[in-house]
Amino acid sequence: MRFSQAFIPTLKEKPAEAEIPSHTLMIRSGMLRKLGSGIYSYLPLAKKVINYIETIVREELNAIGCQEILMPVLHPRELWEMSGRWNVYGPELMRLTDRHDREFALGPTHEEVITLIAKYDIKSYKQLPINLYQIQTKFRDEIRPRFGVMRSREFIMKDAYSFHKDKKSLKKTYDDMYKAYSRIFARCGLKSVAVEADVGAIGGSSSHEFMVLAETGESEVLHCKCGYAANLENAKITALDCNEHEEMKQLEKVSTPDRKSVEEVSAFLGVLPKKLIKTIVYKAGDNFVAILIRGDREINPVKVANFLQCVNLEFATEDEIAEFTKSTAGFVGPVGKKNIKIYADLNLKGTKNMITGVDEKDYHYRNVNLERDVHIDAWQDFIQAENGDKCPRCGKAMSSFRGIEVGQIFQLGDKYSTAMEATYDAENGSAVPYQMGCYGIGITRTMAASIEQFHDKDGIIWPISISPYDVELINLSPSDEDITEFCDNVYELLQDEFIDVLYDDRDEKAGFKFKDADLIGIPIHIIVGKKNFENEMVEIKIRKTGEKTTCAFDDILNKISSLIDTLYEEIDKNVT
RNA sequence: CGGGAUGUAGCGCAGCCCGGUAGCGCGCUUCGUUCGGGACGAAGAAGUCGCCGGUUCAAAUCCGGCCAUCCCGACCA
Repeated sequence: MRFSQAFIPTLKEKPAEAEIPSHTLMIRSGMLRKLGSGIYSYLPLAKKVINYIETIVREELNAIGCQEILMPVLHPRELWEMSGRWNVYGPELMRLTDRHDREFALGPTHEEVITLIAKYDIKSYKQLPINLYQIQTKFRDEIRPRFGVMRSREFIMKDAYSFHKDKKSLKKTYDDMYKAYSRIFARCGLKSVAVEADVGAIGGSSSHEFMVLAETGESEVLHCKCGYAANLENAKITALDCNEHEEMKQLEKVSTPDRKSVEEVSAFLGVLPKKLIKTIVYKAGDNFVAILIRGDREINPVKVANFLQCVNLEFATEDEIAEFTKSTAGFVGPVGKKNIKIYADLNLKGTKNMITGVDEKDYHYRNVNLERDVHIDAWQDFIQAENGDKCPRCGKAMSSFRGIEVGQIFQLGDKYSTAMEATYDAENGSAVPYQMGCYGIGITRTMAASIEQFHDKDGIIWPISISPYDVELINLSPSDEDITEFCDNVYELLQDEFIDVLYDDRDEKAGFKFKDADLIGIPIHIIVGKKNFENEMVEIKIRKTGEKTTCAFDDILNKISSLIDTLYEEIDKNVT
């Protein structure tokens, strides 16, 4: 493509709307334009990247026996009522009404549609397993779209769904998909990690998220050298140190005037925050529960919600605390409490002589021993893991990193097939709901994640496997007929070898073209200028390293081919 | 939805407090000079000042309402 003919509207200045590098650079490099909050147009450079990512995805999925289909974006309300999700999915479901007042959703995901397809056309165990996927625009009415295409309301997603006669077959496909996903992100040139993820309300037995490592990632991940990695909200906690060897002392009520917070109380009583027990009152549906955790730790609401099997978990208000627990916010305590369920974090088991509220303003108890003084309805892991916590597998300290979630895989089980009465006939003739798996990759988010992972102060650095072009050919002297004729020939030569070239033939100054080339981030630049031309040489620059070498005219094709091979080899060595 | 901010030419911004002529930089068009890291000069095109209403002789500017966008939070099967 000649740059003079290409639609690549680059910008010199940082757009006001963008905050993070990928968003800024996609706009500046002429890839992306905004239509509304969380709604974007993808211009030619972006579309080419999307195509390359999609091609890798298709190749890897087809290789493990997946088949591509295309399902509707528009979903009738009745379909979503079959699964019960018309009401459950909530305001994130983009809804609309047609001229006949019939209601529809714009598909945020396609479990319902695919399950319906299976229900009618996959009738025998002989047809199983089967794995179907599509690449399509998805709609989610995000409460707050953010960071360009990172969290947008309309985005391109690959979604796959597998159907099985039993869990064993599901597990096999799940493992195949896990490997395929690892290969896909590696082939895209990205450093990614699979982490244990929360299955949450979707149910099922197992789920992994694939995270691309990047400082600006929205998710925090804890990982261990032994290979364990988990989303922070899902990371299990192993035993924290506790003071179990102390002798139990007599319960003692002490005055703590106006000291409410852990910091205030621990400072006032001269003890470490971990000697305190926080009593947190939640409203779970119509019930109130108290959760006890150590004073120096934060509660993990995801763990609480999963334990309680509750979708709408909220903190109790001060008024609700007063009414339903007969207590005072800031001084709530578990001792003697009988009217609500009390659940304690596992790390409190065995602790001795702790400090809690008294349910009375301005007083706390010293020397609370939960097993002696409180009726605990259940012990459970409730707290948020932190950097430095011990690995639940090997016990060594874990460290944290930030990442961007680019894919997630689930073993769904029979949740949707049962809800929608989608069954196959087994060997013995009985109708059995399918075991299902579902598997997503955010295509447009993967593109943004690549930029987050690979950029510098000058612009984007594309991995060659998803770069919009392999090579940018820069003619520094477009007014010079000899040089221009030479560049035209190089352009032809490379194209004849199926090397995808962006040819900057514009009548602009050298600096202008260099800036644009660095911004756009094509991995290899061929620079043709007067001085080198007189010596029958061109300059070759590697965008990633900034390294520049010269190359004789005769050697250009060889040199470029071998550079491209090298760049691919660097990527392929990480593909397992 | 709570908190904060912004809306003026394609982009980035000033002007608003203190009402009266709409301005700067980039980009765009034309011409000339320049030509290896976002050149210079000259000429030019381009704006219902987010929308609606109010106050006023007069509103980008003051007042009210609405809309949109961005950031923090809640949220993210």
